Amino acid sequence: MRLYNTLKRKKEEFVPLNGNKVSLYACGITAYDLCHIGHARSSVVFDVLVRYLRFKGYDVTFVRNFTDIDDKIINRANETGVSATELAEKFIGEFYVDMDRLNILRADIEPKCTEHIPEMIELTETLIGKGHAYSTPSGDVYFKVRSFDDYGKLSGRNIEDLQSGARIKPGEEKKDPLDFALWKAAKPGEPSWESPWGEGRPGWHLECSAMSEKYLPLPFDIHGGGQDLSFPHHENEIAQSEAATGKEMARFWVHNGFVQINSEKMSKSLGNFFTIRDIIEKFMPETLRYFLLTMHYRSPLDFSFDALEEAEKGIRRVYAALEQIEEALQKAKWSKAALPDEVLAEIEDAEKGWADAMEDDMNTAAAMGHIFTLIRLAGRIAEEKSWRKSEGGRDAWTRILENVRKWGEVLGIFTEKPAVFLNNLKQCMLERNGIDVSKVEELVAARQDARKNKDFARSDEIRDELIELGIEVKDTPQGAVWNVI
RNA sequence: GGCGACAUAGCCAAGUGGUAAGGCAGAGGUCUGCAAAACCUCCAUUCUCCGGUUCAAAUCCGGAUGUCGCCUCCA
Repeated sequence: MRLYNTLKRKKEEFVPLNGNKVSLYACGITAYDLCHIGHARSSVVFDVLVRYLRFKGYDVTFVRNFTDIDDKIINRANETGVSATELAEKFIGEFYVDMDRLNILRADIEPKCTEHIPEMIELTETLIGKGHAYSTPSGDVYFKVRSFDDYGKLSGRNIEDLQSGARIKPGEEKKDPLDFALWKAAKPGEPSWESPWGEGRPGWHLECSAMSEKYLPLPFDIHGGGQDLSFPHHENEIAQSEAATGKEMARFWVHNGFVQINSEKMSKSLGNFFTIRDIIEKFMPETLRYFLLTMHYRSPLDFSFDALEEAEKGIRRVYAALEQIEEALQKAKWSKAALPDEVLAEIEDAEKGWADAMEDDMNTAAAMGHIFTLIRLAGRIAEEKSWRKSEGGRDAWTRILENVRKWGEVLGIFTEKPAVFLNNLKQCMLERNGIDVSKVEELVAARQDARKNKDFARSDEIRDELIELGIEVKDTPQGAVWNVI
């Protein structure tokens, strides 16, 4: 497959370094608060990448860390009167709750920063030994950016450009404004660990270098994360790992685009962010996942509840079609007839289109289009009397169903039983719109009575009332069926 | 100030040299007591603008405008 490599600024053919094995590291969360939609996007993107690589037959080792010690955690812990450890554990727990609901697979290895302090100290010592880092009188250790010639290769910056923006904050003992902390001396009351430089804790960038190196031999195949991590976080990781080992850190750097609100980055300072909880309170988690996959992973994605409602209609249509196909396939007798070649050719085109889209930098948006092609085709077979009764129709439906299931497995959507999903969706929409079910059922029953008596004026009147409530009724051979609009 | 990304129909969105996927909304039709759902048909001679390269450009190059991001913690 072709993957966009930030390091090279272009798509490159992805071939793992070691045969069938793929090693992938993605930066995880800093556990100090609930996850927001941005975390959801990043998690979904790398979850689909892992699923797709496995689908292709690769043996993937996926490592995703937890940052469980950090300024933000300490601050939040102090505010709320719990220990940093307790706080981090709480939000790691909440992270799993959200990820499970979004159908995100667990990573193979999920290292925590606080469990890898010795490795971090060792890495820091190596860097000092090689002249890439230095300690200060107060017990901080800084990485000497100018000692690493490749600094800036990921983010496309050069030392001179960076220098203009860099400042030494009061109290810092950096020798150069560009230098960044590997180890921070403990301030009073902070959690800390013993080190050759006194009590302290690791800097954020150091964690990922130490943990990735421990679990994945360098260079590993793919390093992922949000776009905003590319500088300085990933740049610093590269500097640390490559300066210490002399090896390349990762061959492919993959970055997902941001979630935006009204075309602006979602952030706490702008007060425009939504947590995953905010969303799944009102929408199915799978709707959110579907929505996130309707756009290419590198594009900025504008979130709104209107857009989510639109996505909800799309996913409902797919599940409704799956349900109909499953029902249609219950039939026992099929006539011996084949479908026209062009219908089969359309299925083949969709299959090929799906594969091409995923191969091309994991283009889930394009891939989704081919799912809809199959959905439409399934409906067409149902419309044509001679097709829907034939073995050709049966086989085409089966093939469509299998494809959607298989592709859905990779995307992490469309894997529920259609009836279950549709029913849950209905409940979710009823609740969100505050619809009184007993009132609806009363009206539907009254309408049925009116229809039985051929009082169509009354029946249509009731239907208008239902529409007013946000309910549509359809009359089927099995009776009236209602749904939320 | 430095670096970078993006600009495609009413909306969302694929598409990196060969003549504009898909979704949502909308219009007409089949079906229906009428509807709904489903399906069929239609819905961008054109891709922000101006130049250039080419037999050929939404796609490449230059410029303009606009939007956003990174340069401080951030998925």
